[in-house]
Amino acid sequence: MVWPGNIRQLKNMMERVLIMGSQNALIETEELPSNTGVGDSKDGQIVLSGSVATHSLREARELFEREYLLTQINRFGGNISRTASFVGMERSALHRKLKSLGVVTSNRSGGRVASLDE
Amino acid sequence: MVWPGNIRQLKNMMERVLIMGSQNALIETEELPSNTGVGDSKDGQIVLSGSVATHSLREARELFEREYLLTQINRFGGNISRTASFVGMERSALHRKLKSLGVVTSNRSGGRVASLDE
DNA sequence: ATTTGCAGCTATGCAAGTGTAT
DNA sequence: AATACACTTGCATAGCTGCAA
Repeated sequence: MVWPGNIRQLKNMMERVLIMGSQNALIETEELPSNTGVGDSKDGQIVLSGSVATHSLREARELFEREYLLTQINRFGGNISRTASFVGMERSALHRKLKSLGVVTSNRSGGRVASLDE
Repeated sequence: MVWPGNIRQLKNMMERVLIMGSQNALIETEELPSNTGVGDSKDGQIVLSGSVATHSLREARELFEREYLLTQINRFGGNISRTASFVGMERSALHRKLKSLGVVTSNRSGGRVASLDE
């Protein structure tokens, strides 16, 4: 098996599994992350699988925010201004957040897609 | 009106409605399940429907964090200390967050969560 | 659309304390 | 008494956001 994430994530994950272990005394395969834990969003619905089981609050929250914002940006055809006002934050703040979340907005004049960066 | 989900969802919903009621002193129809967008969590999976379509980032994030934390707390049998170390934050910080999110932990003696049940 | 500096608010870690149950 | 948690609070600092440019 090849670890899909970076070192920091591996470290965090291991620590959490160990904590679990202290309670279950046995670490099973199911407790290991099978994927990033990011589900797809369809029909205004967001699904985060695995994230609950293997991610810290901060990580899970970031996964959620990515999904949420990507969904909204797509909903507004890549228009950041409209997206910002809809999600209730300043354009500049949204820009900074997208940047910190690693969301790339391939928008230009008629552009309308936003995707994950990795 | 017919409840569209399962029993657990209903329970979670009611709990949240009550929590909100304690702060708003008035429970309105809009605060009812049909549009809270809170899904249930099973098999380490969280589903937030509607939240994407009708809530601001902050609101959606809070809904997510509630689900996430309730799930984790239940996973650890209501033990806040273990939950805190697992989700990667200080016990005190977790307490404050739970309070701000309106999550009630009717715990006493050994501890067993009061929100969800398996 | 995107970035940045700045001020104010929020969240969190750390430490210390209180209360309860085993 | 001793241990283990739950819960709270003061404080300093790190992070996030609005506003203006």
